[in-house]
Amino acid sequence: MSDIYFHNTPTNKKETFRPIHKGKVALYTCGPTVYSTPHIGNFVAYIRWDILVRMLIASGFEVTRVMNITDVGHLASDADEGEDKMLKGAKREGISMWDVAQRYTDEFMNGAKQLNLITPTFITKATDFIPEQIELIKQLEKKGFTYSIDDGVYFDTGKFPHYADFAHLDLEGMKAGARVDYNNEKRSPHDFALWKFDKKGERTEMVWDSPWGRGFPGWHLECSAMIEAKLGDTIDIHTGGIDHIPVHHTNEIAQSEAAHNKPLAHYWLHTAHLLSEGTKLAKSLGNSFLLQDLADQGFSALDFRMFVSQSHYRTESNFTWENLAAAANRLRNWQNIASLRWQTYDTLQSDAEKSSDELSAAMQQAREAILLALQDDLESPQAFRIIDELFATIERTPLADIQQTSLRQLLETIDELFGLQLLETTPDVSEEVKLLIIERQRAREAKDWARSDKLREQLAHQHIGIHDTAHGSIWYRL
RNA sequence: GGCGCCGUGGCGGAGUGGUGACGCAGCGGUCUGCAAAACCGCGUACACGGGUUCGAUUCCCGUCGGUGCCUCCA
Repeated sequence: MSDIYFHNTPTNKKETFRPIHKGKVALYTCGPTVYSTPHIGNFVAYIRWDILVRMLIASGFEVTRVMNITDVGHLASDADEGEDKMLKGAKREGISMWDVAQRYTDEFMNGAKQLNLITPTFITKATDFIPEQIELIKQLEKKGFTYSIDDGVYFDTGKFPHYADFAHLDLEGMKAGARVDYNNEKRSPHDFALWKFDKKGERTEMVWDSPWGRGFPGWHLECSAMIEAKLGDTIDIHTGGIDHIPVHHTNEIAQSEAAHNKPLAHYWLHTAHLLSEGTKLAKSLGNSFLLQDLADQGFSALDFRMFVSQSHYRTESNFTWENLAAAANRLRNWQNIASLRWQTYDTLQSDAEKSSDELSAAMQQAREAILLALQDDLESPQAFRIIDELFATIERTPLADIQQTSLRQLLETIDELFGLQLLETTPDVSEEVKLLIIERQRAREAKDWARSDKLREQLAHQHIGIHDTAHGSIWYRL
């Protein structure tokens, strides 16, 4: 098996992947915060990590993957102010915080299904791991990494010398230009809450008892606790959005490594954000579209998946309707190739014949090359180039010279790695349609053009297009 | 204010110190009874200025522009 390479955030270099246990990968993906309907930008990361998982599986790894659901309500800002997002959602919709979490967890999972994302081995809710989170704080307290102030228990970043290393932070510079007023009881503006007190006793739900007082866990704690609980002290790969680097993952590392004295993860992969119409997605700009908005414009979730997959995960890409339409067309062209498998046969029987078939050999070679491209830091654009070039060759090959099994296997590989459901979305045509095609063929042979055209029209009504070649007619879906 | 990332043809999007990946769109033509989402062909692209070099889109410096994080937002 060939090596796998990842661009590792802490070293900012491409490194050879070496799993902790041979043939196995422990992977953690920072999941969604469930207080509103996920927009297309949110889903980008999960599409990218889905390709990561598919590549690892195709490379022969047994992947154990955990993704969290952040369902604990947190305050809207680091300063002890702002309204809790879950609480706000609950008030807005007149339901409980638990119902808010459930509603948007369901919406996320529904979107994930539409996008054909592989379900992680474990999907863990922060609220299901409160005792583990409390236990982790106890460990940190025992080692002297915590202190309590008026509104909560904090992690003392001054006690963790490597705090700035991961994100290459300039702590002094950040302090000087900070946009936020920090709680000045904190020893350092970078210190973060491990446990927040419900000071005024106003929280009636999502509040728990702890040795330090009634309240709820800090914002970064859940990931550390769930990784420890489900995957162990050190994992192979940790993924997240680029925004997680300076705060969330920096704090996660501080907590976990202070508690365990071991590296939290060997490889950190971060995906760039999606821009929409040239700028950051924001509700106020009206550009944070939902999958439903795409559907309203006639685009499927798979069209969006295609759009995302054709760029590299560390490149910032720009969503526009025009770009989405281009991706949708590309997917349509791929589906037309996939439809060809119903119109071809295996004419070569012996292995010798098969291996001497140039196109079959090219398809076999492409299957390997596509995987190789993904093994090189998820170079999906390169993989797509290989696919496009091969598809172009297939298109100009007479149907009779395309081996059905070779084509089907190629499509299977592409589906396995990219989840575009080329096979599922291109079923065979009905017997009725097949008869119409044969009838039209006969009409053409009899030079009965009026009848032939009428049949073509009839087929178009059934969303079937026809392409006549010197070697016969090819159908495709309209 | 600090720390980043990025600027490639109409739109996306790779890549490279020295013959313009790939996709979408467009144009011209071909095949065809007609058609086609079929085939063939078509683009003087690498923000600007300077430097290094025989030679830079590719390396270095600067400028301008865009964008991100520092507010759990992927």
